[in-house]
Amino acid sequence: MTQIIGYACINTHLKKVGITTNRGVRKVTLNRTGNQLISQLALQNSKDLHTIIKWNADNNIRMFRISSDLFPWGNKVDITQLPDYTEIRAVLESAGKLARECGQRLSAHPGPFNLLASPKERVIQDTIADLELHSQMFDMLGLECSPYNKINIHIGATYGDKETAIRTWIQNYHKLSDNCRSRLTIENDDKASMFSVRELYDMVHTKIGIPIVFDYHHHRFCSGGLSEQEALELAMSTWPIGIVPAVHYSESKALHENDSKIRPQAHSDYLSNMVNTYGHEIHIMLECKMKEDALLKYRQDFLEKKLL
DNA sequence: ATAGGTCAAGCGAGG
DNA sequence: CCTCGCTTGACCTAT
Repeated sequence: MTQIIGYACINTHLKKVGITTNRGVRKVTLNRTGNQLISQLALQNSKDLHTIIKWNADNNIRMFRISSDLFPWGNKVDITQLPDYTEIRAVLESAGKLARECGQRLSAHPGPFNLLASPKERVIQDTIADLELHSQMFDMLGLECSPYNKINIHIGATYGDKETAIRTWIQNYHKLSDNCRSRLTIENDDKASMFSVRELYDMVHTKIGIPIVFDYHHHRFCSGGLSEQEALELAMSTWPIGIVPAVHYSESKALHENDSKIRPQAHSDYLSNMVNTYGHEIHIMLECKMKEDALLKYRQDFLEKKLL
C-alpha cells in the first residue's frame, strides 16, 4: 500500500532558487506603496505555487498544504479588485487543475489568529475574513467543497470556560459561507488545558458534524484520556464516507537535540520514527522544519527501505 | 551583500 | 511582564 504523505507550505529546494509563495509586505511599506504591491506579490506567489505543485507532481508527492501567505493582506482587501486579479485567477485555476490531474490533495491551515470562539467581535470578523479568503483561494483553484480539500483550524482558546467557548464557536461557524463551511475541519490542540479529540468529538462534532483532523504530536500534550489509537480512530469516524481522513504527524525537536531550552511542542527538522497508522488508510501531513526534504527522507527511510 | 532587528493578527504557558 | 510557539519566516534597514 502506498502511503500518501504531504508537506506544508514551503519547498526548501525551490526556495533556494527563489521560488516561494510567502512573499509579503509590512504595514509601513504598504502604506507607501498601496495595493499595487499586494497584487504583484500575490501574482508572483501564485505563479510559484504552480511551480511547487508541478515539482510535487514530478516527485510523486500527492499531498501539499498551501501557504496562508499567498495573498498578503488578503483578508483586509477585496482581492477581486487587485489590478492583477484576472491573471492571478487564471494562474490559480491552472495550478488547481494540475493538482487535480495528478491526484494531489491540497489543503490549508489558517493561522492561530483564527479564533471563532473569541468573545471579541473584531477577532470574529477578522477570523471570518481570513477563513473566507482561504475558501475564495480554494474556489479559484477549483478545489472541492469538501474536507478532501480541508481548511483546518483549531478552536485555539477556552477563555476559561470551554462550554461557552464552544457555544460561541458554533454560533460563529454558522456565519461562514457554504463553501467555506463545507471545507472546514478542526484539529486537537497541543495544550492540556485546551481541546482534545475526545472533547472536539463530544462538544463539536456531535453538534455540527465537522470532521476532526488528528494530530499525533498534539495528542501527546492533550490526550483527553484516550490512547493514540483510540483518538485516531475516533477522529477518523468523523470523516464522511469516501474521503480519506487527513492527519498531522510531527516529532518534538527536543527529542532530537539535547537542549533544554527547546520547548517540547517545537517541530523537529526530520522524522526518526515511522507513523503508526494502526492499519488504517489515512493521508498524513508531515510537519517538519525541513519540509519536502524531510518527506523524501521519510519515504526513503520507511517506505522504500521497508520493501528490502 | 549580508546580518540582525523587527514585524499584522490571539491566546496560553513558561521563565 | 516578556518571549515563545503556533500554520509558515520574511521584510527592511543599517552596516
